[in-house]
Order: sequence, then C-alpha cells, then structure tokens
Amino acid sequence: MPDTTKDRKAHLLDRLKRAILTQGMRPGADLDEAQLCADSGLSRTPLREVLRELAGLGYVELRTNRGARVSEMSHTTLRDFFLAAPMIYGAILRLAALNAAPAQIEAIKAAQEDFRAALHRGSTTDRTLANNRFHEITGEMAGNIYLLPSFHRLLIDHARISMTFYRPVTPAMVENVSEASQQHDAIIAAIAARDEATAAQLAEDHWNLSRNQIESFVMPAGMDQPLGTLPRSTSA
Amino acid sequence: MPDTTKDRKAHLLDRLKRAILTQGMRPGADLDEAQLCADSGLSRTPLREVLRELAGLGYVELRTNRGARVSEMSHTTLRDFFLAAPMIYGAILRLAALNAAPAQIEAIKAAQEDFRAALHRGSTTDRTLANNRFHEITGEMAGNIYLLPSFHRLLIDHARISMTFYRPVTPAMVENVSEASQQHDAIIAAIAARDEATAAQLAEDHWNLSRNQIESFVMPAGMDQPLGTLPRSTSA
DNA sequence: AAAATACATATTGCATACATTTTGTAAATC
DNA sequence: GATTTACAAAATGTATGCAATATGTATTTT
Repeated sequence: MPDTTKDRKAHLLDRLKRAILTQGMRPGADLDEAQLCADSGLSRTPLREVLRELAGLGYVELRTNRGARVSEMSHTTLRDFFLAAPMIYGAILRLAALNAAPAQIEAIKAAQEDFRAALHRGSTTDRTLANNRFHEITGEMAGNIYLLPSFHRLLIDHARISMTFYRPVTPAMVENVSEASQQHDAIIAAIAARDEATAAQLAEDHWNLSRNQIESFVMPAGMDQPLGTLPRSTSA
Repeated sequence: MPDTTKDRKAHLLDRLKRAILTQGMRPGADLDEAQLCADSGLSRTPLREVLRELAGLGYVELRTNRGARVSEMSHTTLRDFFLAAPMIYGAILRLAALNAAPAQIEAIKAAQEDFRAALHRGSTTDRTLANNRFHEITGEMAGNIYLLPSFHRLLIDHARISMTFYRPVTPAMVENVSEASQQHDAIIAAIAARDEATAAQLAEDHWNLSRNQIESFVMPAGMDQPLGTLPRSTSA
C-alpha cells in the first residue's frame, strides 16, 4: 500500500469531518495548520486545500490571516435550523421515494443495519455517524443538486446536536432512539415502494421526534433540586 | 492605489462570477490556470484558492488532475431546478418579509432602480446581473444559513438561463420582463410591510412568470417556416 | 500604576521550483 | 492501414522558502 498524497488528503478530510460531526472538535475551535500538517503527513499547500474544501461544505469557516475554525453553532443558527429542516427533509424524502435506484436501496438497508448495531453495541459517536450515513444516503437518492447543499449543511449541525441525545441517560431517551430506528425501517419501506406521500409523512414524523429530543435538551425540564446541584450526574 | 494581492483575488473572483452568470463563460468551458494567472496578475497558489472557492459556491467543478470547468447545465439539472426553485424561493421571500432590516430594504430599493434602468438602457448582461443582485438581497434578508447555499446555487443557474430571455426579441417577451419588474416592486412593498403571506404569494407568481419564460425557450412554438430557416433572426 | 508604544515571535499568505499525472504525437508492430 | 506502444509536451499537484500580517510581551511614558 503506497499511501499516496491523495489518500492522505482523503483520509484527513474524512477524519476532520468525523471529528466535527461528533463534536470531537467543538464549534469555534481553532485549527492549527502546523499541527495538522504534522499528524497528517501533508505539506501546507494540500492541507490548506483540504481546509478550503471543508469551508465550502460548511464544516469550517476561514478568516483571512487568522486561520480556520470549526463552524459555530449559536441560538440564532438553531432557530434557522428549526425553520429550514422540516422543509428540506420533507423534500429530500419525497424525491428519494421517487428516484431511488435499486443499489441505493440496498445501501440504505446496510446503513440501517449498521445503525441498529451501533444502538446496541456502539458508542455515542458510532450512533451519530451511522445515523448521519443513513440520511446522507437519502440525499444521494433524491439526487437534486440544488437541494443537496442545504441538506448537507443541515446534516452537519443535526449530527452535532444529536451527539447530545445519542448518549441516552434516561429510559425515555432510550425509547426515543428506538422509535427513530423503527422510523428508519418505515422510511426504507416507503422508498422501496416508491410511496412518495408516505415518505413525506415519515419525514415529518421523524423530524418531530428529533425536534422533541432537541427541545428537551435545549429546554430541559426545570430542576427540582437545590441550586448548586445538577439533577443528574453526567460522566466526566 | 496599492492594488494588493487580496484586491486582485477579489477582482478575479467577481470577474469569473459575472462571466459565468452571464454565459460569457459557457457551462462546461475549461478554465486554464496559466491563462488566468497571466491576466489576473496572480500566481498559481492564490489563483487555485479562488477556483476552490468558486467550486464551493457551485460556479465551477474541479476534477483532480484535469483542471476546473464551468458547472454544467443539462436537462437533468433543469428538471432538478424546476422542482427545487419554487420551494426555496417561497421560503426565502417569506423569511425576507419576516426579517428584513431597514438598511436592507433601502438596498433592495436601490437594486430595483438599477434593474429598471438596465431594462431601459442596459445590455442583456446588465439586466441579468441587476436581476441577480435583486434576488441576492432577498437572500441576505432571509438570512437563514441553511437555506442560503441552495438558494445561491439556484440563482447561479437562474441567471444563466435568464440570459436567454433578457434579450427580448418579441413584444410578448418585453411585456414579460416589464411584468417581472412590477412584481419586484410588489415584493419590496410586501417585505417593507412585513407581510409574510403576500410575499409568499408573490414568490409563487414571480416564479410562475419566470417558469413560463423558461418553458417557452426550452420548448418554443413549432416552426412554421421551411427547414434551414429560423423563424426570427437573432443579432449575431 | 495604567496606558501606550515598540519590538519580538508566531502564524498566515504568496511565489516558485520540482514532482506527478495526463494527453497528444509519432514510431513500431501486427 | 489500423491499433498499440513509447515518448514528449503540457498541465496539474506538491513542497518549501520568503513576505506580510497578527499577536504577545516588555519597555517606556504619563
């Protein structure tokens, strides 16, 4: 295995994507060129091309003369997210049901198997990445070049947000995650049946479930504990 | 005027955007690095960064080891366009009506003045660019970071398509263009009044007008002339 | 002592030489 | 004569040294 430069670039691209999606690199974190060069084995020119590609995809933001940072997530971006997500997700699943190729249906079945496995035995990042992969495939199925850019940006931040609730700590959260998995199965069935209307309805259901999870994280139930104590200890 | 490298990069970026939007550079056309270096005064490193930025915005496509070309437009992309445009345009104008800042309303009024002037005295490219600018501002007003990437891609191809009908050759086309301008005025009024519902309706109307123009170009009326002759001579 | 300024250091941006890949052309083979 | 193969030319990708910009620190000034 020669390990060409092209491979190293693809590797680094993938590694940074995963790290950002799973919050291994937090929103706003600085990316040090010298550091990344060192542990990727790339020189600065191709490294900077990788950063520019990530910027184009929405993973990072480039500030002239001040390096790259991981894209921010604020309360305003969360509001934008809530407005855009249901519309785009609905359109993507509609088109996926209309256009999915047989090979893609096989691919999404495999992705769903991975997701299910991650729910049973995987880590939080495994679950987030498997779920992300599932939805990426629906985007490929829809195949609309005008919708994909926005769809991908939504998926990035959806993954980062969902990292918080793919670490289920209450029975209710476990139940939610299980329901999400069942919805995935229904989505696959609707796509395989070319059932556009059902796919759109499932998109709405799936979004509502996710929205509830997000809301319960952003606006958790009021604490009925004395101040200075958290209602539940989180590991580390 | 020092004319720094940063200025030259911005200049080239703008020049290439305009050329692509106005079909000065045709879809599929190759971009020669050496040539661009020569007439932009940039060396290859910053030039390639410009190309990567254009790729991220959807103006060009990069093929490894084979250079950049202007993004293609085919019948499949046109189909995607017809599906995505009404949805995205509607959402953008809705949000624009909700969120527009006073300074932005002044900006779009100025843009509309430019557009009107271009209709009277300007060239086809002037009209296309002025129209493009008008709609760019609606995107800035909406300000939803998840919708903007798709919106911008739509605007790119909308500009390229509209170059064909901003060179009006029949009285009916002149009438259409005039109606588009009136719709712009109504859009501005709805936004200034924060009238979300009207803005959404106008988005639909404006799209329908544009769609009809596109359709009459893609599927023109049958020729009742002998073969070998075009029904109407176009200048150059 | 607080603020401002000058300087040193670190980081980013650019230019150019070199390596690799592609592509066009001509010779050779069948 | 058509196809294949070898080679040459051109274009793309990468590495690195140098320039420009930003940042932190120490010194000076009030």
